[in-house]
Amino acid sequence: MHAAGLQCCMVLLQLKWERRSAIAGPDLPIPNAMRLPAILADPRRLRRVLSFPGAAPATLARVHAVLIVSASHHLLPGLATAYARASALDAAEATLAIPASASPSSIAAWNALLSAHTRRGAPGEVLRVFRALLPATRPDSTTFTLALSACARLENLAAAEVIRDRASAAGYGKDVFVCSALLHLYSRRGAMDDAVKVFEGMPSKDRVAWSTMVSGFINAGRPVEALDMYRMMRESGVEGDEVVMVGILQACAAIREVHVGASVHGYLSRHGMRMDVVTTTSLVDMYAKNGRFDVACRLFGLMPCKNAISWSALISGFAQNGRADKALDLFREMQTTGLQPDAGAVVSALLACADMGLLKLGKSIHGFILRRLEMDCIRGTALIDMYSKCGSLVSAQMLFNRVGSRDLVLWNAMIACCGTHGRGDDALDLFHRLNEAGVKPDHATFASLLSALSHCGLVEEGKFWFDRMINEFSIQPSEKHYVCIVDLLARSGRVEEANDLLTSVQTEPTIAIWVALLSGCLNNKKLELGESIAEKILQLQPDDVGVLALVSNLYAVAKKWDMVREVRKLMKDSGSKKVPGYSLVEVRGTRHSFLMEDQSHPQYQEILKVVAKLDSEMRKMGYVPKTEFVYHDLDEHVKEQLLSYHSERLAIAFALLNTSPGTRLVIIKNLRVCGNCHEAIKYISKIADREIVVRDAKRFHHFKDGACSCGDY
DNA sequence: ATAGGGTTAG
Repeated sequence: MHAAGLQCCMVLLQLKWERRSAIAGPDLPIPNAMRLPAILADPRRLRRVLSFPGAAPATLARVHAVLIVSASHHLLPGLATAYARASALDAAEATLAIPASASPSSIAAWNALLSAHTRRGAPGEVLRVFRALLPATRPDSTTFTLALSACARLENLAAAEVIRDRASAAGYGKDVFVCSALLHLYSRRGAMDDAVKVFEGMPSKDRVAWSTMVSGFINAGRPVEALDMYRMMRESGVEGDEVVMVGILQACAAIREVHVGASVHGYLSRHGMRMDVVTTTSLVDMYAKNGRFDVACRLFGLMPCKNAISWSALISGFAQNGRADKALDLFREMQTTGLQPDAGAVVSALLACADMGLLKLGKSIHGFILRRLEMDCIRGTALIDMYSKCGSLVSAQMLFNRVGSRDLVLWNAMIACCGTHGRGDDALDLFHRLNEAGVKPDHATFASLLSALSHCGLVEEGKFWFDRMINEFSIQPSEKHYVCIVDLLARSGRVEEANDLLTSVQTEPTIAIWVALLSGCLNNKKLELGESIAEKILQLQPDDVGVLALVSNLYAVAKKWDMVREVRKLMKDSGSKKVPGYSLVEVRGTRHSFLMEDQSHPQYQEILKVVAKLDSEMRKMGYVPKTEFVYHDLDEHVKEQLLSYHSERLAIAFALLNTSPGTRLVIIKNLRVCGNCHEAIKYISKIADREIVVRDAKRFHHFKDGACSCGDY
């Protein structure tokens, strides 16, 4: 007994020293006097020891010894709580596990332990401890809430249901905290119907419950309902805070509601809300996704501390809005600040590489992912897409075969890749493998598959799978699918059949669907039907130059020169929507861009010479320029010259000047390659002994030895 | 003494 008293004195001294050294620093000498009275008989003082904040585990171990020796079991839960606060979780659990410490009040100690495991990010431990406490004591609201929150993190629905039923039985079925944890669990799994059921059953809904519903709808890809939730929250008299606002900003980013987003921005400022990294990043993201780069960049520049996610948000904004150049500039700048790009930044950079055909940079990012991050479905899909769009079908296939687990989006990307590279049979093969793997195809799978089949002339297969998509897979065809099936039929000359299909459908065809049909009419010289389709397209008032060009070409072939003039005028007037045709080529790791008749390039004179030399050699081999679509009122010689100055021809000539024979050239064009250039490049591939890959707005054309592997033009 | 928030692929 005397020994224990001595221990206790030492403990108190130790505690005082710990507190003083926390203030004064570690150099404080340890006091050696132990003249304090024995406190063993005074439970209040012992309690004070236990509630001492910041006590070291070693000190608590000495208290522990005292409690055991003095048989003060009623103080064991308090000791366990102190252990848990001091991060000595094993000791806390061991203390609680002995039967002597079981008491109705011990639940607070168990909760402290669960809470410590939660803070450490160990939800599995939370569940294990929860199961261990059950025989010892009755869980309360805090216990159930922590356990359910752990289930949400583990996405363990089965465990959650057991806990939910126990909570109900214990009378916590309507508890705000318990219900909020349940809401979070359901919304994480995308089970919003279940979440709504719980939410509607809640007698009182606080801000957290509402905001859980808001972010639940966001995560489920239902931004409109998220905004509805917010509206209802305000109507019920609950004020929003910054967490709710982050959800609203995500909704605004998703549905391009920049005005609502800006008003949220104003609301945050007016109410003096904390503009932390998360809130500001959401604002930057919302503005950038909506193309308001000025505001996004200003806010970003003003951020006192930015993390990888803030950078990623801005980079992705640029990458997704056709500003690949700026996205890559920022990607580089991010690295100079010493931040390692995270998954988000890397994927956005890959998107930008794909956009501009920057294979070298894309490959180096692939290396970075393998070295510093790890491969997952999202990264893998972005890489496959990058390789595909940079013309490397083989690299895309190799990567696809190496990825360990494949989700639907990854399969879809690979099927689309085969399609754009003219491999309809491979796309079909992948589709079968996908089904065998037990993955359920969706609308995007069928869109890619049908498009692949259509470009390879696999008409019967296309029709077969279009029907099965509707009848066996219960997927209602969307505009995209109609475009594919019409294109499939019309491309192979079955324009009447395609037209009949459209008349049998209740919904009114869109411009894109008519365009597929018209393009088939033009290629197969079905001018009568073509003119009626052209009329329908003009009635829909298209403002896309490509569409108008197609209509104009149809009229040109039909020799309806009045209509040609009229449509040309429309093309001129469509003004702002006009995107100039350009081609990009990567030569020795640097990209070069060319516009039609572009004279700004330093090597322009040499390029012209190459173009002219190629032209004359091609003619000797039998090439005849097709000038039927060019303005009818121009001189024939000028028409031919206009054709040879198309941007893809300039880009190829430039690449020939700067590479040696046998090199593979990849040209990226933003619009469709015209039929004439397509023909000309076949000849060029033979004359220059180059494999030439051209990616246009739709797909790839592989030219080699005077032939094109996508011979459906 | 417990519940809710930001970027990324087809």
